[in-house]
Amino acid sequence: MDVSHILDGLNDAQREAVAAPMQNLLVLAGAGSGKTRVLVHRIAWLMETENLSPSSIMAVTFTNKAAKEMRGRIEQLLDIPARSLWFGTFHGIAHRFLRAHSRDAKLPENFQILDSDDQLRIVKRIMREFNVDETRWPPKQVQSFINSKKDEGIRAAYLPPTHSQYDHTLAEIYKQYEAQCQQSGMVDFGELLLRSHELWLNNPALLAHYQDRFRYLLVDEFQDTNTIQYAWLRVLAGDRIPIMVVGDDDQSIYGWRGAKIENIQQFQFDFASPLVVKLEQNYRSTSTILKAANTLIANNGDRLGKDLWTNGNEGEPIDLYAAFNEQDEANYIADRISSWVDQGRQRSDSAILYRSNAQSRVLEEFLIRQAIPYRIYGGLRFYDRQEIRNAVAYLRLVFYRHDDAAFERVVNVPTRGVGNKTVSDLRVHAREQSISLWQACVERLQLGLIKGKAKQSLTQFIDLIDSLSAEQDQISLAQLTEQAITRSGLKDFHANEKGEKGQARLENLNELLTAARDFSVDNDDDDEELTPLAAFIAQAALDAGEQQADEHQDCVQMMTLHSAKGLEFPLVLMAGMEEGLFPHQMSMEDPSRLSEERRLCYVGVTRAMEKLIITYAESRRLYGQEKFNPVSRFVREIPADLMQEVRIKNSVSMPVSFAASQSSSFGEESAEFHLGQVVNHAKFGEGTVLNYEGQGSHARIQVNFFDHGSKWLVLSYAKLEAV
DNA sequence: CCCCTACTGATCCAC
DNA sequence: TCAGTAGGGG
Repeated sequence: MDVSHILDGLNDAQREAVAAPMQNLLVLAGAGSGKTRVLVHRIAWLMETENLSPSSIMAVTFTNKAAKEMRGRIEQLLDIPARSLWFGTFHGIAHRFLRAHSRDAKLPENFQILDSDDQLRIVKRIMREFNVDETRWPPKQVQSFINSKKDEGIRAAYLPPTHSQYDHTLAEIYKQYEAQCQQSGMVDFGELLLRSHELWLNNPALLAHYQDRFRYLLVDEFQDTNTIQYAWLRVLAGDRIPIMVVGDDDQSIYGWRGAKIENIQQFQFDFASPLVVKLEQNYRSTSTILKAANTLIANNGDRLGKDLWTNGNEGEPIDLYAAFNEQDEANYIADRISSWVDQGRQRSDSAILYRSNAQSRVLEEFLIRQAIPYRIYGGLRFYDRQEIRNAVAYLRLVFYRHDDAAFERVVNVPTRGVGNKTVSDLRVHAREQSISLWQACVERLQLGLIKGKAKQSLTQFIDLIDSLSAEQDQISLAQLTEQAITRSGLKDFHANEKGEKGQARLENLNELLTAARDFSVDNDDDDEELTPLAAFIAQAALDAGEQQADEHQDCVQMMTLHSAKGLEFPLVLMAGMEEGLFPHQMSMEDPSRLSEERRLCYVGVTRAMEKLIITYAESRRLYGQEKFNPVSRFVREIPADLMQEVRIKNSVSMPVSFAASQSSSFGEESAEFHLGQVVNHAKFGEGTVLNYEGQGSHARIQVNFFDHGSKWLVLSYAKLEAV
């Protein structure tokens, strides 16, 4: 068979990785170096030269989107359906294993996946049950304690002994939480991984079966793996399945959710004699942008080391704009996008990147003012919206009525007169009898322990679920969903909600119907047969859902730096480049967290293909307070000769005091200084003039020093020099 | 049960 | 500053 087409158009490094023998392989793939391409071609290569069947290849990603994209590209390249490839997220694949071996994993056949909202409810309930002080142990913190322990692979029983009452309480809640989840057959995200990890460890025969079955493993974004994911891969691969991991230590930005950058360094020691290939040729950015990125990231120690290069041209210098405040910054950004469009470019080819979501408000305001359409990425996942979760909870009950989390969620949504008292009675009853809330409810109704409105409502509720589940086999998934949201009253509930909110929620429910209609179970060959309903419910838990529909309009893209990872744009504007904001206040002290901030900046810079614009505000209103933060150290780490400072102050958004004083310069005798000017101070170094007040010998001047922040100085003593 | 008010707290977020 | 929420009063 002719396989040359698989190697065509690849550079030497890419080709080395794609055509490597069946062995462990670490591919260090710089930004824009064709990483996905290598993964996809590698799979094609193995299938065609090593005769690997699709079902003997497993490829693991972090997001469903990435998995979907890879699958699509494989199909395109090989021109065959790639159904039987095991492509998916860590969680999705773990879920699949657990489903297939639920008994060995000590789970009920119908075990349910808890999303983080369900999880928080359970934690709260346990804490109330045990009278834990919610101010000392905030439920959210308890939840993240549990999650981080699971991510580290530590069960409650294996927590180190402690004398601290605080830690002890955490451990107790964790223990209770584990017990209750087990009792009601519920599994959270971390548990999916932990449980399937244990499944293999406890069942060597089963593990051996899969080690025979899979001939090659591939992992994308390896720098984002956490402890349990790494352990999971190690156990699965053992010394029998060769594995290829692709990642970039310089783009590791998820340490705060458990990712261990060390994993990529550790790989070479834990997996036998891997071949290491570096992809350093960049096909995305101008050499100016790459040089900036390389110099910036060189400030981090302990890298595996990589230098991006390109055959492309130098391109334009990076623009740096020092705005007076965040309004001026937003206005400038809107201006730049306007002129980009005036040059005949697409708005959708431009992106505004920022460190924190709170920054988007002002930016939006000024984009609206200039009538520039925009689209904000990120925010709430589709399946995380209240109304969607409620609808899915009904489906969950139809599928499996003993799903306590779903039961609790919607017994009284929309409100039907089932109060707190009734529900807590149900809980006690269920607990005492070790039965589900559903059973408890049925029993109490039969025993006549529920009276009045509650009785009527609960009877109707039970009947509704019963009749829906009786119908489920005769009608389509979409019809079932439709029935569930109308007959439960959810639809009317939101229709009657006042304001735009209800409207938006109705639209989302309709969107869910569309999703149900389009949903097809792409069941793979030997997978146990999941009903469409079960598969749909699993998807709702494990998939973020598609972003909003209005993708077609030509919009400026706005997102956080984190969500920009993996994307590219001809024009990139990085806003809010100030100390305290970026690097963020909470990450400035700890060197390892600061390094992560720098990597985040590196990610931002390397998103730009043609033009990069960096802005910062000398004064910024944050949490109701005026902050004067110096320009970000990251900006100063970019070689000055790659940047040009833009110093046209447009007065549109300037506060009155600035605008009024801007025309008249001020100073001792001669008109030496003006707002925005860079000055030098013997002790504090360079800074920009922010403001001034008073006259003659009393005149004071406010300067925002690059290294010392903003200070008020008496002009006659300060001995400032213009720079 | 619902609405209003007072209070809190605040990077980044996939599964 | 402001959004989201807990708790009280109607």
